[in-house]
Amino acid sequence: MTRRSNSEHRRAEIVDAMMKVIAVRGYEKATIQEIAKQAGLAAGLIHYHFSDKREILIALARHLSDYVYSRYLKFAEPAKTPEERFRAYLDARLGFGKGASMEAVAAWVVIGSEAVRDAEVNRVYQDAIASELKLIRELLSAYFAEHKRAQKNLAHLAAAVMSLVEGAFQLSRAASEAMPRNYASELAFQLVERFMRAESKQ
Amino acid sequence: MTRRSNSEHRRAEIVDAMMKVIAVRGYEKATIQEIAKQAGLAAGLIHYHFSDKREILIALARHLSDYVYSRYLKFAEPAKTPEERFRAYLDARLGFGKGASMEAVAAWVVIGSEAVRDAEVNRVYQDAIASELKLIRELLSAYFAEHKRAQKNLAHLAAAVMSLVEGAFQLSRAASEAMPRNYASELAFQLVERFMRAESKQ
Amino acid sequence: MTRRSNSEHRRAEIVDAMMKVIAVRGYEKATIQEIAKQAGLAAGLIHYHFSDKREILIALARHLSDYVYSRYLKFAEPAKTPEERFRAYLDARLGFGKGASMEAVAAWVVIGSEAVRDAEVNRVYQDAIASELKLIRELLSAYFAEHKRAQKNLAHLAAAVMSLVEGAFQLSRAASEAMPRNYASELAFQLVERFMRAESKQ
Amino acid sequence: MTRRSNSEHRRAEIVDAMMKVIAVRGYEKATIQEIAKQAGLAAGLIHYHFSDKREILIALARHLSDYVYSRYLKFAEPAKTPEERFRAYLDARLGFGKGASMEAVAAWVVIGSEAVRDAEVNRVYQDAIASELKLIRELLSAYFAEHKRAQKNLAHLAAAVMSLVEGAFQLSRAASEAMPRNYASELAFQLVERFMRAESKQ
DNA sequence: AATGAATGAGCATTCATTCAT
DNA sequence: AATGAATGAATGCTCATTCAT
Repeated sequence: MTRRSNSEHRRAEIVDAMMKVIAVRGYEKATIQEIAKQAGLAAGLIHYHFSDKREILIALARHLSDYVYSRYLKFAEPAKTPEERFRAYLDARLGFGKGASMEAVAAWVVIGSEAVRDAEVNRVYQDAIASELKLIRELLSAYFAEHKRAQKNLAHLAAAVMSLVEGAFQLSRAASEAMPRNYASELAFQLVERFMRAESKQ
Repeated sequence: MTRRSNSEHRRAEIVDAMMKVIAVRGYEKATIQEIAKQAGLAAGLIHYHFSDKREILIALARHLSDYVYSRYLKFAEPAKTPEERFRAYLDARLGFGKGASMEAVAAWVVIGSEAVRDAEVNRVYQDAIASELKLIRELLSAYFAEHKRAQKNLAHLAAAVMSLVEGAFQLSRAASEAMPRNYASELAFQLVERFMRAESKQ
Repeated sequence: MTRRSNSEHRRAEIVDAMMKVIAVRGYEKATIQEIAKQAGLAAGLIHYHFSDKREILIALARHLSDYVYSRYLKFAEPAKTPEERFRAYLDARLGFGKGASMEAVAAWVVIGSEAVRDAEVNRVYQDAIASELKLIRELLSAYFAEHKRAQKNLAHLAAAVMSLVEGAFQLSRAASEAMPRNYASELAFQLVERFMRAESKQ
Repeated sequence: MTRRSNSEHRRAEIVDAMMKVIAVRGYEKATIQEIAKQAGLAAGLIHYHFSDKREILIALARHLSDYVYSRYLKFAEPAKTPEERFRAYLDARLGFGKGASMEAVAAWVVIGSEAVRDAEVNRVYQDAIASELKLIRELLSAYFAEHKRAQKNLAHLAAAVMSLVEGAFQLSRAASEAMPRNYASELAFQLVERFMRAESKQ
């Protein structure tokens, strides 16, 4: 009574602010003050909604994990074949042009770094990677089946695709001058397609 | 004969200590105190040999860039064909078993993160990536030529290989539980080989 | 008939909550949030009923001062002689077994600490000590008269009894392992009795 | 070489500064800034010599425990009989006039409060109380023996003396207006003496 | 009266950097 | 070159108090 909780909304705002700040500053240099400023809130309020800075990062990791999956679903909606679905996945992840959030990519890289040092961030990160590996494997499996190819090595192939995706993120940020533009999605598809076609027929 | 300055030696010790510390703590939490302790030196001495913390990181970035190239040269020595040289490269970079320094890999990932925020680190990192892209392209070029294939798209293919390598580093650190073991070198080779074979003959 | 204000009741609940919290945490670490939680109220409500945290402490000091006296009255009710009344006092204060509130004792010690720093708490505390000294002196006076002893030094003797009581509180809390159990009431009585008997007859 | 450590000296200065500050402010409100100022040092230096605020308090507790014992030894030096030694103890502890440090007494009371909340402070405090109880018991034992009295109840009597001492400290601080001056040492002696004389001869 | 959010000052602690020896 | 102490700014976090509803 007498006052409605706006906590969920505030938490989302704070998580969004952290995403924007760590995309630029990294985790350690993302100060609570700056996050608060980005969110248009008083610094003290941050700790009313989150027990500490880590908790915001963890909430962000979960949020991004969800966001990335829902982005794939949106891209995959018009897809009719397994191949189109796989391409949809690669575009959702690597097609930087189409409404992609550079901030989300940058923040995800930062979360990957922190996952090394923080057990709970690690858990969220590992879960996200494991889910995504599973998704890739399923996409590959359907794609290979569509073309009647043997389904060997799909786990390793999925891992290679995953690595390519994460590496492309990292290099798009840190070595953007040295790297070519927009190579990733198309190349990744061609690599997998040719790999598939060289696989024995069933 | 007077005693020679041991500055170069000290600098190398300090750079090595920083590598070990940031591999575990990351850059921000790698304190000068801990680096000094790791190197067995007094904290105050660090700033006699380096003007600031960044400078150690930059020296480390250069050192790792050199180290990685010399490691490739060592692996490539017995290679007789372009294909063997390309495999030597992949093994030098992704064959985690063979005398590989996990600390070097971890430190390199950290340097990649810092490259986003620090212009000078960025320059060293970009240079390292550019050199390596050039190396990969040359290796691919020779490999494709050996098999008389068209040399289209080699820049993009090299970028994909580079991405896969960097992504494999990152995921080997942060998502080691979710990822399979030792997939990277072999899969990378197969992906490239099949890509090459699907390319038109010249 | 309109609903009566429940302010008095609320204030008492808050005071009781503060007693419980400071017994465990001390005054400074007794947060308004925790007091509110202990009382089952929203944090904001505390400052509706009390202007600030100090005011709750002061109300608690007064409450405990009253409580302690009423406890003595209850213990003294069956007493028929001055000696019995003095023993009733010691039991009411030092007989930890008989329905004694450890929380009240603990909170009283905390109030004593704060009395050093806060003028108003000090006034309440001094008043409470002065009242109790007066009570002890009267009890001693009657007791000595009963045995026809000179009434010299009763102020100092009362102060010694008061000190013993307060010291027993403090040590029962902070040094419970080092101190014997339940020594205080009986020893205090014996010390006073033998002191009295050694006093010259009138 | 090249620089002598002054850590021991600095630590002692910091401990002394904390004693002075908590005597006035209590533990929670004794800020590191104020302790540093009192010691004439930069705030950051405090944490070079102590890992945290608690550690200073613990060092102070140990220091005061030692200080109090050495003060007794000094007072007891001229004593020739058990009775004189016991009086020396009471004077050392309760004779506020003779070079007594009000700050030390006040700080000791504060330490007693913190002992309730902090396990390590508690250990030091309990040890100090246990040592002192042992000392009192030995003093009483010799005193009773000197007068050939039964040695019953000495543990409880020692506890009562200890309580009286600690309570006198507390009340000297918090209720100085309500309490008489300089009653404690003399009264404590008389109470014990008369208690002793009423004990049966052996 | 009551709620839950908001504010902002204050604090312990960390740490790169500087300095005296 | 080397040491260990010293400095001071920065930061996460706490918490009494205020406020809109």
